Parts: sequence; structure tokens; C-alpha cells
Amino acid sequence: MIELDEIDRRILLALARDATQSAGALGRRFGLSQPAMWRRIRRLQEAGAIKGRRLRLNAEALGFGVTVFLGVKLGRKGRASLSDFERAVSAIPEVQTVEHVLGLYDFRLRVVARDLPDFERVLRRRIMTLPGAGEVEANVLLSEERLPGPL
Amino acid sequence: MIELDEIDRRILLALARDATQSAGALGRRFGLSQPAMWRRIRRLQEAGAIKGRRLRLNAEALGFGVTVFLGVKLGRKGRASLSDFERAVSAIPEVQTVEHVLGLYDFRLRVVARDLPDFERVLRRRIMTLPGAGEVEANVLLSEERLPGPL
DNA sequence: GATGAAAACACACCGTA
DNA sequence: TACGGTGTGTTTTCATC
Repeated sequence: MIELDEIDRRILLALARDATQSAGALGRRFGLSQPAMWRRIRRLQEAGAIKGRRLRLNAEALGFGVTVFLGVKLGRKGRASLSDFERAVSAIPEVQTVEHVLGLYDFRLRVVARDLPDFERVLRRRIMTLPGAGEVEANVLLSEERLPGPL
Repeated sequence: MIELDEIDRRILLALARDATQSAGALGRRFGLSQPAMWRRIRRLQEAGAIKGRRLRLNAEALGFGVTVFLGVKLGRKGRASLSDFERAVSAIPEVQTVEHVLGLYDFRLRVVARDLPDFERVLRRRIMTLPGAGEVEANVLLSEERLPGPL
């Protein structure tokens, strides 16, 4: 586990919100020089605190107006098929996230589609036919808010 | 809705995976000059295809080893208190994502905690006491895979 | 697509505690 | 040893042609 001081925490929170901020700009905000800030960021990367930098796409603007969360329970107790299911579901283009979870369901999927008819197609022809798929529960996304998190 | 050509799609997919790639490097991969690539990226941003660039933090390395998905159903006449609930839940530091959904639950929350005792504290003292909170269902995250998505 | 100025990055070296 | 500052070459960004 990585030890962080107060400045590290502020850096991570600031960059988690907007990773376009330059080391120089961040340094000015926190009273550090550009190289000092840059070294801190590099140290955090090397320590593994940072997994990567990603573009967040606007799915709606790109024609994917429907996002659905699916809870999937696998059929039989033979959980040798866990990996098979995971591999098969990961190959479906419309699936954005595959979460293996413990609880009422075995997997949680985030699925996008152009519209509801398109989602029905994905559900019936791709998801329901997966090896081992049993019960499926669906929640349609209305709105979403991502927060900075603890730290 | 934004129209994309094949190169735009490849740019977005590449940057969604790793936003550290420079316009020059992407241009070389796709056979475009650095300024041409840079202009495409800017055009995609201005068109709204890109919501932003974010750092992905390694919650586990930062001491948050437990991630739990909660499905929350509001109490019977809780519909007037949707906003109240949303505001209150967004103020809990351990809550990373608040999704307002349609279906069996009203909200889906992504919650992180240092360990299971810590999660129990969050659940009992912060979540269960929220205004309007009714049924709560939990799934503990075992592993997660984020995929590029359709396009 | 090419060129070039401005900005940001990335590193070396030095100072302090 | 650990951290920050200064100085500087390199790379990237971004505007103009």
C-alpha cells in the first residue's frame, strides 16, 4: 500500500477529475515548481497509484443512447464455465464492462446500444445465448454521476 | 449525433485505451501527419465526442481493497425525495459512482472501502441512514475488465 | 501537409534538512 | 536519503501558411 502525503492526495484528486492539467499548472496551484510536480506525478505512476489515463467518450453523442446494466446469474453450479462465460461476453462489442462479483449475481455487465430495439437484439442474440447464462436482471441508465472518491 | 469515419473510430478507441499517446505517435500509426491527427482530435473534442481525460486510480494500491456495488430501492413514497437521496449519497466520500436507473432498483452505487469492517461502517452509518433508503442489495467486486466498447 | 513559435516535458545538477 | 529549486535540451502542442 502506497503512502501519500496531503499534496499527493490533492494531485491525484485533481488529475482524476481532469488529466489534461499540466505539471506546471498543477505546480502553480500547489506551490511547487514544474519539475517538482512532475517528479511527484512520475513517482505516483511508478508506485502504481495510477493505472493509466483514459479518454472518456460521450456514448450518447456517438449514437449510443441506451446504457443498460445487467446482472447475470450463471445456470448450473458447474463454475468451470466461469472463464468461458467471461471470455465470450468480453467479445461482444456492445459490452463495455464485465465485473465478476460475489452476491446475488455472478456477473455485472455494462452494455450500450443505439436504442431499445438495438438493445433487444443484443440481449436476445448475444447475451441470452451465452454459454451458461441463466437469470438476467436489467436496469436502464437514466443519469450518472462520477465522484472523486475517498483518498 | 456525430458522424465518424474509420480513422476517427480508431483514434477514439486508441485514446480511450491510453490517452497518453501523442498526436504525432497516433499519426504515424494511422498514416497521418502530426498536425492532421491533432486537428482530428480537436474536432472530435469540439463536436462533443470526448467528455474529458481522466486519471484512472488504482484503488487497491491506495488502500481501498474492497469495492461493492449496491442496488438501492427507495421507500414507498420516496419519489419526491429522489433529488434529496441523490444529493445526500453524492456527499459520501466512499461513493464513487451514483447511477439513477430504471428497473428493480432506483439507484446503483459503486462504493469503495479499506476492508470489509470499513465497508460495514459505511453501509450502516452512511448508506442505510440515507433519507428514503429502502431495500439494499450488494455485490462484492472480485475482478473487473473494461473493454473498448462498440464504435 | 509543412513550418515555426510557444508550451510542456524530462532530466541533470545543486541546495537544504 | 529525501525533497525541492534552477537551468536547459527535447518533445509536443497549436497556429499560420
